[in-house]
Amino acid sequence: MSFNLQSSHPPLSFSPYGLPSSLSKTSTVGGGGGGGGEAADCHLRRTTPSLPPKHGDVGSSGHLGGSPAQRSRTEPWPCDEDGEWNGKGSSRVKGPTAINNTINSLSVGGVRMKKVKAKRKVREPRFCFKTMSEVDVLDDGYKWRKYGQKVVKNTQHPRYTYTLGRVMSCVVNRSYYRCTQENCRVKKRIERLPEDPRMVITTYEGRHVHSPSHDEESSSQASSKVTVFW
DNA sequence: CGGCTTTGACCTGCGC
DNA sequence: GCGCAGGTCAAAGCCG
Repeated sequence: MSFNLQSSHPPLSFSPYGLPSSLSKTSTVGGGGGGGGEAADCHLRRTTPSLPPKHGDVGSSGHLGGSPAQRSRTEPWPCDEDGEWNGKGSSRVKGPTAINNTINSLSVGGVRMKKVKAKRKVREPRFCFKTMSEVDVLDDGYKWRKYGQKVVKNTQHPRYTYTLGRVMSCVVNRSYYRCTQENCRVKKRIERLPEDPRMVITTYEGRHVHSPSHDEESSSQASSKVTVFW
C-alpha cells in the first residue's frame, strides 16, 4: 500500500500508534500480507522474558535478532491483530512492558550492576512503513527525542562492499527515537535504505497515550511518498 | 542553562 | 561457551 504525501500536507493525523489515522485504522499491526519484501525489520518475534531497561523506561524493543536467513522477507508479518508475535523464533524484547519484571540494571557511581530476571514481557505492537523523504524524521505530530544511534547490518537489502578483496557486510545507520511525552513509551526507529538514500524506513513501536502536539509547524516540507507495510 | 544529539560502553539473546 | 548483533544507557558536547 502506498500513498502520497504532498508538501502541502499539514502534520499527518496520527493515531496513537504514531501513524496517520487513516493508515492505522486499517492496519492491524502485523496483520495482512507480507510487506513485499521491503519492510525488513518488521518481523516480530517472541522471546523469552527479559529485563526492563532502567528507570522503568520504555517498552519492549523486540528486534530482529537472528541470522539473515531468519529475517528473510518472504513471509508476511507473523503476528496477530494485537501485534503479538504468533510465530516462531525469538527476539530480545525488554522493557517496562514486561510483566513482573524486575530491575534490569542499576548504575551506581558509574558502575552498572546486574539486574534480576523478569518473568515475562509483553511486546508492544510494532509496524513500519517506508517513506520517500529528504528528512529522516517525519513530522507525525509527536515530539521525539533521539536516544541512540547505531550502525547495523542491513540484511534485508544486502549490499556488499569490498575491502581488500574481503566481503564486508552492508551497514545501515539506524536511529532510535522515543516520544518525549511523559508516560508515553512509544519508540520509533529510523533508517535509510542504502540502495536508495531517499527512502526512509520508519518503525513504530507501541502506541501513544496522548494526542499529537501540533503546536509546531510542519517541518517536513518535502513531498514524500509513503509506503506502508503490514 | 536546559534540552537535545552524539557516541562509546554495556546488556541481552541467539546461533554456532 | 563464545562471538555476534541489536538495543539502550548515560556522560559529554552542542546549540539556542
